Parts: sequence; structure tokens; C-alpha cells
Amino acid sequence: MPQNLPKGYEPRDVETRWREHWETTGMFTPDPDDPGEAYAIVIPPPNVTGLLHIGHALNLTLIDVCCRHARQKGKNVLWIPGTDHAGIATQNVLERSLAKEGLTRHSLGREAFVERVWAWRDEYGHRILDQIKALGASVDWSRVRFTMDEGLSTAVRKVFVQLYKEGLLYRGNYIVNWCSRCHTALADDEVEHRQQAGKLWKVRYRLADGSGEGIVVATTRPETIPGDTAVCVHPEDERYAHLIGRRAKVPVLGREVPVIADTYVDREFGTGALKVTPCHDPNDWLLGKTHDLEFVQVIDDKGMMTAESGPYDGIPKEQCRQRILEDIAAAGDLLGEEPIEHSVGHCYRCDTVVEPHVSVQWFVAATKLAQAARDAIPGRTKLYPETWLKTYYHWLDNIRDWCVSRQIWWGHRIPAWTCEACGELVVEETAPAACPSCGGTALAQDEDVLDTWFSSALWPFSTMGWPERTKELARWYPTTVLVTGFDILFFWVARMMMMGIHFMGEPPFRAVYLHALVRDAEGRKMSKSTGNVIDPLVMIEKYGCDAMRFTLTAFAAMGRDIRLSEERIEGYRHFVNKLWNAARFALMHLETMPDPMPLESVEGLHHRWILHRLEGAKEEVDLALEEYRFNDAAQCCYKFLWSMFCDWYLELIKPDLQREDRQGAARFVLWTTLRELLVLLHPIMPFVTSEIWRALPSPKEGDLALEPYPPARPGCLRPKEAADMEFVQGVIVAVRTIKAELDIPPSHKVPLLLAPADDAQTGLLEANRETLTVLARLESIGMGRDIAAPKASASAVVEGCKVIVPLHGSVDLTGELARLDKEIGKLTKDLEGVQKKLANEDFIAKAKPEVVEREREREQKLLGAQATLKTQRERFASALEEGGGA
RNA sequence: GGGCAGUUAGCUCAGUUGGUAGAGCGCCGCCCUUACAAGGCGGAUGUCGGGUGUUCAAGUCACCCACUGCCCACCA
Repeated sequence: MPQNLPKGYEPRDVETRWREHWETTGMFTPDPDDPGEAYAIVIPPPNVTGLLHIGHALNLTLIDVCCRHARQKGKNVLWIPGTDHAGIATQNVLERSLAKEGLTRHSLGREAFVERVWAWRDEYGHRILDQIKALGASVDWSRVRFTMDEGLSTAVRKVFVQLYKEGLLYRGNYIVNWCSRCHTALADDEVEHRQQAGKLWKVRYRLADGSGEGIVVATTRPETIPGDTAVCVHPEDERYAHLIGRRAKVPVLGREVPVIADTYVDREFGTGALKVTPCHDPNDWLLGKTHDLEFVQVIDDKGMMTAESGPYDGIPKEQCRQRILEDIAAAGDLLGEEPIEHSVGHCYRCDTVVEPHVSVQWFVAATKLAQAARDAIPGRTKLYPETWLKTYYHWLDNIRDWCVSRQIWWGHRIPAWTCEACGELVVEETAPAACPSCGGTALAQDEDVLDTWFSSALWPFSTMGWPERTKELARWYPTTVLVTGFDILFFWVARMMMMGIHFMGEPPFRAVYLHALVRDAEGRKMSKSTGNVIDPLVMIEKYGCDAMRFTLTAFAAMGRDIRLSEERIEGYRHFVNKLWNAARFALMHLETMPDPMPLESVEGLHHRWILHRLEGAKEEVDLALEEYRFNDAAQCCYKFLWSMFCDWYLELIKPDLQREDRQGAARFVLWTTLRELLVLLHPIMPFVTSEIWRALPSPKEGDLALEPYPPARPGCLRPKEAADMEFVQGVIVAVRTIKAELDIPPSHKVPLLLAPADDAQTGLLEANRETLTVLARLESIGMGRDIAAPKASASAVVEGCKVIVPLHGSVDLTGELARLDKEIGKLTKDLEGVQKKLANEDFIAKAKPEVVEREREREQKLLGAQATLKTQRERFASALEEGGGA
């Protein structure tokens, strides 16, 4: 129902109302049987412990734009929301909260601890979901999922067992990245490498037989010396050739180890001799395997020295480093110490230095699953922007098997059991009653849980009910597009590709759109410690959700990071306000529904102009969104609303609205344009557009969120008349410019003389006398092909038409002289460029004819304008000499 | 070491097939013109990082260089 809008837009009340409306009506809950092309997106599930940050806001805004636009296009849209259990992160949060009570997870025990996590989730897990609602995301709340839901857990177990039976998942002893604080293995990509200052020590290993000077190795980690089982040199290194095959003594411990040769050694680095510690370095692990060395573990899973380390047994590794250096120095074998910059791995969850650690772990044979994921792009799945293609390929081409077991308690427990009687390993979806090998009933389940990304990898189909054959899967798998940040291309996207293809036979998405990271105004990553975070909820509170959404959309240019600052959001709030006020103006004249009329034949140049431009905007916004050019869509809307609709059209129809005979067309075109504009803007700014839509008169009740995209009206495309309108606008601007530059107040009405270049212009200008008078604020208009300009007058040329404003004594005439000189200068410069081109024979001969023609026309126009202004300048100068004006 | 981006107005950034350099913010001037001062009207500002090449024509295509940022690998 039509109603008045309050003077100022109050986002808070409006947003609350629409949020509740969208949620309670369930209008974003699709039925698989609904008509329309299937369109599905799964949310990148935020961590259940997480709080909404600006990155989520960007991600969810872009997805929401896609979904709302798809609905407008008549598609059957499913957007599944949900959260991720985030194993290590969540466990850390709970452990911190336990610590405040003086408890640890060990003091609590596994079962009680997991219960506590669930209780925590039930109490706080909805926070992030509520925050998603604050953004206006049009998700289907009836289908919200959690990665540890029963259904999803079933899917995880099924996948695990099937992969195991296919030989694509195995258990093995291997050197893995170990976080001694989180007390778990980490996958390769969960380790963050950072350059860090360290020290390189030179340590002498004496030969076993006591001969010679021994061999000096360089090491940054002397605490691993007790675990050394070889010294390695390059086979072609002459310095050490005579030592190969002999035996050396490990400092302090005195254990004898062989001196071996391997081309892995870099002769240039350090001393060219390398100590080999197979249990505590991944490269040494490989050397140990190839040279069949001993494997001695001297640091345990908690970072303490083991009994194997002899005198250092039981002390922390950091302390061991100090002690062993002192001991080596005392023995006279510490031969040097120098600073070194080297990269050190840190746990991506807690930042503890990661230790290579040998242990029994479960691995997914990613090496075997990678090829299919690689081949799917770009044929079956498109990647936007394409620049990520190489990165994606490179990662898959160099992939190593994926360590999926984690030694924590919060997560999917590994469905593997060991028979305590015979040692048989049983991998099944449910706990076996008895050992299939010996019939024993004492079976111990594996203590480990799965990497969080294991369940995330199944998200596109597990959320739709797999392994059951649901209607959802039939209707919406594969999903249409995945919209996510590029930072989880490997963690998540590539693994979903592998799992989706393997288990569903089809990649999980038709397209992947990777958006940028949101950074601060200086381009730094936002982080709490830097104190440069922009909290989306605070922004919504201050400026309204639509302003923030529009800002994020307008800055989402493909392949570029977004530098965000609060001022930008504040700036776009003005845009929301502009729309609001334009609507208020429209409503003043649209208290009742205007009478419909065929728009293709509506009279009035300005109506035809705005309808023509509207067609252009409709096409451009649609195209931009189809291609994920969000910023282009936003910019197009911005320009249309502000520069065309508000700046010109609303001003142009003001006279119409006062006149009985003309208000019919004006009201209907105004109504149509505003309504279609609201549809275009709605995906980006759902709240304010919905509110205005509801206030406008309408032939039928209905939500804007369910309004179809406006169909094209080819009959309204009128390029010629649009250009005519813009010519008239040019004349108005020329008068305004003259006034502004000569310090004549805009409201001061001046007489105007027009000398059109041809009859067409004459007709056009005659027909638009009223428009000219009102918008340029004129006192009178004199018109004629060869009208004479008074000497004391200011002039300009628009499309060959002379625009003359006679001046009188009160204005500063020297100002006009300067203005003319500036204009003539500009024209002359342009003219030189054009004439240079036209003088070039090659240009005439080789350039496309229409280009040459365009340049010729331009030359004529410039020549005409230049001549006119030059003449005017002379006359004006003489007027000045005669005594300073009329 | 390998790869990928970026370098355009004071700032932040657009510039889809090569064909007259744009927006927002900021700045300057004039205005309360009955939707909007969170506004209106007008204005100034750029050898498009440097170089070479292709072309009648290059911000746009190719190659080289410089600087910045990111990713991957390695770092005893």
C-alpha cells in the first residue's frame, strides 16, 4: 500500500522488520519440485566458534547478491547455511575456558570434555548464524547444517571406509608436522612458514678412530644432535671425499655413525657437511630411508627430550639446546656461531613452532585423487578469475598424500578398531561386535579424530543428505557456483573437487569464484593484534547494512584485494540516502497507482531518454552479475540512479507533474523506472529497496525479493532520441558553466541567445524551451540560425550550436576573456591531435573507414567551435576597449 | 629459486574486443532551486612505473627492467 516514508532513512528499524519477515515467511526455502532452473550455493561454513568479521561480510554479501539475482531470473534457488566444527580451533577455545576454572581436558577426561564442547556449541554456536542474519543473507534456514550433525557424520564414516577399501586411504608411520602445544599432527598446508632470525652453529664430529681433524657440520638445531645417525656430504665434494665410508662420533653421546654421500647436500651451504637426524627432519627422514639409517627419536610429542638423548633425558628441547651447546663447547668441538635468517614452521592455529615428528598417522592418497580434480577445471568447472588456474594446477601437480588424523578429541572419531587379541585392524562404519579375524570381542577404537577439512571436503553433497539419495541431491547437485576467498583454495576447494568427483561422479560446482581478501586502508591484513579490524556489525549499526553491502560489492573487482576503510562505507551511505530521498519525491506524486500506458510510444524526449537508459542499465547489470563482475553491476546502478535518474530525470519531470495534461505520462514513467531500478538494486541493497517497494503503489501485493527481473523492452531503445536529449542537456550545462565561471549566482535568471547549427537543432531546442528555461534558469530565449551576438556576451559552442549569454555591467568581463582563452586553448590542442592524425596517409589508408569518418567529423566540429569562439573573443576584446561592457 | 598480481588525478580504485583518459572521496568557487546540505551547480588536477617492439593508432597487445604485495618450494 502506498504510504509516506519518513524524512530520514532509519536502517535499524527497517532492517529488523525485513529480517524477521524473510525468516518467518520461509520465502527462501525452496522445494525441489518448484519450477525453474536449479541454482544452488553452499555457504563456506564459518567456524562455530567464530565471530562475524569483514571477510564473512564480503563473502556472504556476494553470495547473497548471486542468490537474489538468480531468484529474480526465475531460478529455483537453494542456499544452504551452516557451520564447521573446526576441530583444533574449537578445542583450543574450550581448553582456554577450562583453564579459567583451573581444569585441563586431561583432568576432565575425553568423554566429559567432548560433552562440554557440545554444550558450548549448543549455547554459543548460534551466534555466528545470528550474525549471518544481520547481513540479510537469503539463506534457507530450514536446511542449516553443522559438520558434526548425525547425517554429516554418517557421510564422513562412509567416505572413510570406502576410501580405505579402495586403497585410497591408509595408515602409516611417517614424519609429520607436529604441534606440541595442540599435541597433534598437522597437514602440510596447516603449517605457516615465516622468516626468522636464528643461529647456525658449526660443530665438529670427531672421527671414530680418533684420526685427523674430524668433520665439521653446520646446524640450526643442536638439540637434535643426539638423534643423529649419519653425517652426509656431497659425493663430488673433494674436501670430504676421503671421509666417505668412515665413521664419526656424535658429540657428547659418542655414538658412532657413518659418513655417507648424497647429492641432496648443498656444497655451498654452511660447511658442506650435514648431520642427519631422520626422526626430526623431513629431508633427513628421506635420507634415512634411502641409506637405510637408524631412526632415533630424541624429542617426544610434548617437546621433551627422550631417554635416547642420554644426559638430556627429560628436559625440554629448548633447555637441551643450551646445555648441549655448553657441553660441546667444553669438549672444544663448537667451532663457530653465526646469525642466519631461515624460515620456521608455525602452527596455523596457535603459532607454536612446529616440530617434525615421527608417528603413526592416517593418510588420504591425494596423489591418486588429484588428477581428476585437475582435469575438471576449466572444462567441467569454470574458475574465476582465471589467474588462479596455474596456482591450482601447480598445487595439484605437486601434491603429497594428505595426513588426515589429528591427535585431538573434538572431531569425527576415526572409524577404525584394533583387535586386542590378534592385532587385526578393522575399518567399518559402525563398531564391529567381534574381530572378523579371530572372533575376539575386545576391540579398541583408534584414538584419533579426522582433520576438520575432511568433513568440509564433503560439504557440497553431505549437506544435501548424501549418502541417502535425496531429492535435494537430484535437483541441486552439482551446485551452481562456489563463492569463497582464495586463501582456502587448497584447504577446501581442491579437496571438495577431489571428493565430489570421486563420490558423486561429478565436480561439486559448475563454477568457482574466488574473491579477494579485505585489507585495511594501508593494505595490511586485518587482525585483532594490529587493531585495524573493521567490525561489520559495528558498520551495520553505524551506517546501515545496505551501505556496507554496497561498499563491499562496489569494491569487489575480480582478482584484487579490497582496501577498506570506514570512510568508504560512510560515503556509500549517502548513496542509500539518495535513493531514499528520490523515492520520497516520487511518492509525493504517486499516492495512487498511475494509469498504465504503452511505454514504447510514450511522448516526450526526456521520457524516451530515461527509458532508453534504463534498458541499458538492465542489460548491463544482468550481464555483469552473470560474469561475477560485481563492481560493474554496482557502478552501473550508482550512475543510473544518481547521474541520470536524480540529476536529470527528476528535474525534467517537475514541470510535467504540475500540469494536468502531462502528469499522466510522467507519473507512469517515473513509477516504472523507479520500480525497475529497485529490482536492479535489490540484490545489493535488499533492505532499503524492499522498504521503498512496499511503499510504492502496486497493481498487486508482493515482496520485492520475489519480483522477477524486469524483461527487456526493445521498443524503448531509442539511441537517436537519447542523443538529442543529451544535446539539450549539453546546452543547459553550457549556460550553467558560463554562470559559474563568471560568478553569476545560479539562481540569477539570464537571457539566452541560441544559434543552432541546423534545422534539426532548431526544432529540438524550440520543443524544449521550457526545459531550458527551468533547468538553466533563464529569463528569455532568443533563437535563430544567424542570430547576432552582442559584443559584450559570453558564449560557448555545443555540437555546433552557439550558446550566447549577453552580459551587462555588473559582471566581471575580464573573467569571460580568460574563460574564452582557456576554451580556445583546449579546442586548439584537440584539433592539433585530430589534424595530425588526418594528415597521416597511413591512417587514411589503413584505419577502419568509420574511424576515419569519425575523425573527419570531429575535425569539422572542432574547427567550427574554434572559429566561433575566436570571433567572439575578438568582438569581446573590442567591447572591453570601448569601455568595459554594455 | 618458481609462480601470480599490482604500478592510471592528492587518496582509493574503474577502464570487456587497440580508436578522443573516468568514478568516488578530498580540494576550490557559487548556491538553502518546494526529494535530498548525507544536498545542488560548476571547476582544477594525469608525459596511464620505466624502456623496447608490433601497429596508421597502445593505459589496452608482446618482450625486458624497476619497485610493491601475495602464494608455493627450499633453507643443515
